[in-house]
Amino acid sequence: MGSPALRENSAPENSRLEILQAAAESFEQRGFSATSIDDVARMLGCTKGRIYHHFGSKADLFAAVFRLGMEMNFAAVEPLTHTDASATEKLRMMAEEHVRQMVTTKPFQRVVWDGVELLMRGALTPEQRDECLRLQQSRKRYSALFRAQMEKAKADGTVQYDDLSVATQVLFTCLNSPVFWYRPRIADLRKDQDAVIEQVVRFGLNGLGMKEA
Amino acid sequence: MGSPALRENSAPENSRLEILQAAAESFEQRGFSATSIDDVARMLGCTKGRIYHHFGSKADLFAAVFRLGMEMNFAAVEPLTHTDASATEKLRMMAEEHVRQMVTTKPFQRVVWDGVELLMRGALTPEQRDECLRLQQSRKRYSALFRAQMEKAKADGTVQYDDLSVATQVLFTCLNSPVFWYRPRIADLRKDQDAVIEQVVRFGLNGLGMKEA
DNA sequence: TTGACAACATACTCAGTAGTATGATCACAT
DNA sequence: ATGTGATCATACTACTGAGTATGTTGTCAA
Repeated sequence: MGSPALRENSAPENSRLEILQAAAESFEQRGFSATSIDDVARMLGCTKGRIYHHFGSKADLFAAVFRLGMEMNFAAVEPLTHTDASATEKLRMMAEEHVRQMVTTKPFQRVVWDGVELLMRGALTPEQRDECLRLQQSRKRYSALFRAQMEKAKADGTVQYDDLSVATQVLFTCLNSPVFWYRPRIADLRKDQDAVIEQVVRFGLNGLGMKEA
Repeated sequence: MGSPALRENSAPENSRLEILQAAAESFEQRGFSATSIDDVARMLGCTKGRIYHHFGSKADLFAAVFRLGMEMNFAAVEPLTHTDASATEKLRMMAEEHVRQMVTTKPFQRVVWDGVELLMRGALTPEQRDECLRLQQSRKRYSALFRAQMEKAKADGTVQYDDLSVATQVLFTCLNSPVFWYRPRIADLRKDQDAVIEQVVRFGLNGLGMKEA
């Protein structure tokens, strides 16, 4: 009773999340190297001390934002792969949820896009290097979720593509594109998001040669 | 005679181009802020003196790379708009040439992608600001070339999309995608490029709802 | 009460980098 | 031959920004 597990999401964890949020927005706006730790601190109205208390380095902070972004993607998409819909329907639902993530958690998803290549170049400690490899792996696992349904759908004859690797790259670039150009309208937020999501998904699935629903 | 105009592309201009080439590759690999002028100089086997002799600042160098990239795009695509093909056919040809630019001049096109937003944030002199606005304008003029054919093709009923702005953004993101993931194979270079170009173009046009040729 | 530790703020160090000032070399015109 | 300007290299300055060392405050357990 009164064990530490009961207040798992209290002040310290909230402080971490607040930092991650601010860091995501900073990285989104200025990119990794153009963002200074002081920038993030200023956005929070605090000093570097707070950030370096929770994160070991700038690269660690970036990696944490990346990891959280990927976790949100998995949480939204992975359950859909366990339903008993057709591969085509799964692909459509997965694409829709993926794009929804792009517009609802855009700062984090932009960091995921900028991604690991950025972290890989430059001097890294062995532990940081291992962490980067794990993050790369998680992204590969994520895209593999889509790849699997794409192959099944192709076998079913509902989509056509030549090279699977190229098709995956183009499809993801297409579905991810809102992280670059989407700006939420003040009014009609949900309706605006849904409209964008539907157009992007349609474009992507049409790109794969899928017939309209 | 022997006027200066006769030797327009002699040593000094070649030196400039050599710098632009190296700068493009550096910016492509590490991004704008992570690239130092010394990096570019090192790649050329020279020192900063040479670079600052030809370009006033790091931002000027970046802008020059951007400008050259856009010029190559216009040179490849703009002539096609003057042919007397159908809007659909024009769109196909323009997309093909555009993607060809992405794979053949990738470093420059990556800089064009990173683009002007990057330059706009941060302190700029009034002249630099004007130059940035001009570059933004040139990119808008370029996308307008495609937009025009998209509208005609929609009127012809050969493509379908809801919002023109969204469709343009997604289409361009799709056609530009090779700047992120394309890596030339050593052997069969031309054949490899053509295959990628064809798949990307097909994806993009299918995304617009265009029927297969 | 007190000691211990979490959660920061403050005040530094130090390496890297944009930009400059100046010197060296060479071509070329007069 | 000589001055002149273009084309660089060398040697600086000034500043930003990552990371650290240390001080301060609150909290909580014994």
